[in-house]
Amino acid sequence: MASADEQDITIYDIAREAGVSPATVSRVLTNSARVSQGKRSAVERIIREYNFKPNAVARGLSTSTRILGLMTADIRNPYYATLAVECEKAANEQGYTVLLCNAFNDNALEDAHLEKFYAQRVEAIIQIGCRVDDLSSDPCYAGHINRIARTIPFVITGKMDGADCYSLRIDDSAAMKMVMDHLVSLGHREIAFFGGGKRVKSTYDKWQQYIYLLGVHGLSFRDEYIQEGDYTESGGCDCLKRLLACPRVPSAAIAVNDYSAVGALRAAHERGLSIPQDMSLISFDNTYLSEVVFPKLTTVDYNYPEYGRELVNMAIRAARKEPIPRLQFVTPRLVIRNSCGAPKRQP
Amino acid sequence: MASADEQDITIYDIAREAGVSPATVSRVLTNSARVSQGKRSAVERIIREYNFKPNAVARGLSTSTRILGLMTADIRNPYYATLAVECEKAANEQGYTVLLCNAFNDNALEDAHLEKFYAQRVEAIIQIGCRVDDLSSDPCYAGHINRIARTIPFVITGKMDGADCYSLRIDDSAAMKMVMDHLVSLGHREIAFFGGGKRVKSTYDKWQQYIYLLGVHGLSFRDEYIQEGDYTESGGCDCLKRLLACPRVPSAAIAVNDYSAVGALRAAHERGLSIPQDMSLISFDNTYLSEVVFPKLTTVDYNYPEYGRELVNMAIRAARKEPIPRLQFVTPRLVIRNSCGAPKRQP
DNA sequence: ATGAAAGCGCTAACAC
DNA sequence: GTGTTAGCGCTTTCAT
Repeated sequence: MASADEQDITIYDIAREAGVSPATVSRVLTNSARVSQGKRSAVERIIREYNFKPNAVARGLSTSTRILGLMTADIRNPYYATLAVECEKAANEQGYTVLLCNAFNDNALEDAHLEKFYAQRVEAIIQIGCRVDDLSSDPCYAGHINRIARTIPFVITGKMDGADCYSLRIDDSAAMKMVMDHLVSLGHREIAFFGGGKRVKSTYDKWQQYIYLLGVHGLSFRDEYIQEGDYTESGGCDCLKRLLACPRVPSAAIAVNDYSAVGALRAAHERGLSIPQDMSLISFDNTYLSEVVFPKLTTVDYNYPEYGRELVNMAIRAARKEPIPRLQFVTPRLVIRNSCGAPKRQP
Repeated sequence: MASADEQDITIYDIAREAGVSPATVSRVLTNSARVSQGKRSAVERIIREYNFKPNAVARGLSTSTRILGLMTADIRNPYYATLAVECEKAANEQGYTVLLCNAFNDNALEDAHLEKFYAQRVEAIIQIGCRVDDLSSDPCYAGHINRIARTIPFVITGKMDGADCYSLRIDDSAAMKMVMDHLVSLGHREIAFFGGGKRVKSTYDKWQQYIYLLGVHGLSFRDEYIQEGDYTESGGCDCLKRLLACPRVPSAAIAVNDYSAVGALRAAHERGLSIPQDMSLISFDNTYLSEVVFPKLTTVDYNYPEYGRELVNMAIRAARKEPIPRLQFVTPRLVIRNSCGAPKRQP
């Protein structure tokens, strides 16, 4: 009886069944032109009866695919996962589908994915992390991007000198200022910054601001208070250990991301140090990790839903060739939890 | 000079430039038929010169899309992220692209994604988690799957009664046996199991096996040693607290997943309990969480690379209509870290 | 071995 | 308003 959606029904079948032309079916499908009420409802009835779904591939061939390419460094990293999910939701809301790929820090793979995006005729490419986050842009890569960007708009979360793309990024200086202000207001004067590398633009910006604010608050800069890491848990663990070996151990430490902070927590635990009693710890990103550890981390949040939505908006609008600003910022905000306190009275 | 890949070059352009017919270009592209060495290299030269990439959408219309639909419950969950990443890698190796969607426990959304997969003409659908993991299959949903599965093969990690799909799942009973054997060999006789719900098939299977093994080892079953949870960190935290309130506190606890175990760790910490000195803790999944917490968790691993690869293999082979077994299992293995020890001598 | 031509399912001019 | 028709870019018979 009734609905027996056989193998691949097309608009031709629907048209015949409804006694109209394929064009009319297409019109009701896309709502692109006025169709008489009678024919419209006839078509709609048949469509429902057969549970017909238009072939997106065919539609993609004749017009646009409504697919967005999304490339992250590694979706297993909660930061990327959180943002990617928000992008997916926002895209879905606007009738777009997201094609997700991971670069895994592999340039060749990143290139291959880009080509695939192009082959699939995605309407825009959103890149979160990956090479676009490097401080010094690879000119060769910029060229590559440009070649593709001529056809497909690029929106990135980092920067890429010489590449023709849109950028929506975190205001890292503002984020660092929030963190420093918080720590200083708590009474800290020995503040360390660890876990990242200065070749990464967002880290570089934080580092610059850190140095600057040290001066503003009249705190002295100590070389050993900056410990570079690789953004991983174990990297953060090592950093804190090195910090603990300083002649004058800092009273507060700023982790470049939650991962590093979690590692620092482990180091503290191993050394019998209590956080925040013996040392304050603060970090960036506010991934779910910061709520899962003990103590819960005070950290900077980026409003992921809004961040993702705006990324997708820019992508879609760029795809439609609407004019949009080349560079925009997302404003961070501080989430205060339990990893910071007043410094211990120095002995 | 040279390569100036203008707007959308097609095989016609390549053909003209190489002095052959479009069909010949297609032949070298797909390697589908013999082409004389001379023409082949001419075509290849022009392709390289223009940096030509065939339009995957057009190819998808005329033949197959080489796209796999992958639906997970929530990619932010490290378990799904890990498995999804392995699927992506495996698919890429075989020249397939993965379209990823998240169901977020929203049935309507899950249905919408399925329709989208169908509209995009994915060649097969891999479903990890979602409704296919429920113990009692929603017959209505099974019908829905069947309607789609008539055209597109389904491979799932759970079970779906009455639905025509392939299943590759974890041998949960074997996994639980490893865990119980380990704990018993350490000397534990008061063993709890917490964090999950019995409506979820994989948890139900574990629970059954738990009860069974209690008998095998001559341990008595206690109702209060089973604490249901929701697979989250805070759920696990609550479970352990309830366990600690038992008249006879268990000497070991089995968490249904890493999240729950991490929550239990927090509860233990809050209550001043040391793991594994005061209680042993063991879990399932071996996500990166188990290495990031303190102490690192002893947990069951599923060999994700192999799991993902096999899922993709099944999907692709099913799409090609090759005969494959309806149901297969992945074999778990125990990863011993630092969260288990011998029970404390009872006072 | 190679070219001509039909077709995949849809959209969008273009007529009427 | 609505139908006819010509693509979109590729693959694949079918001839030759």
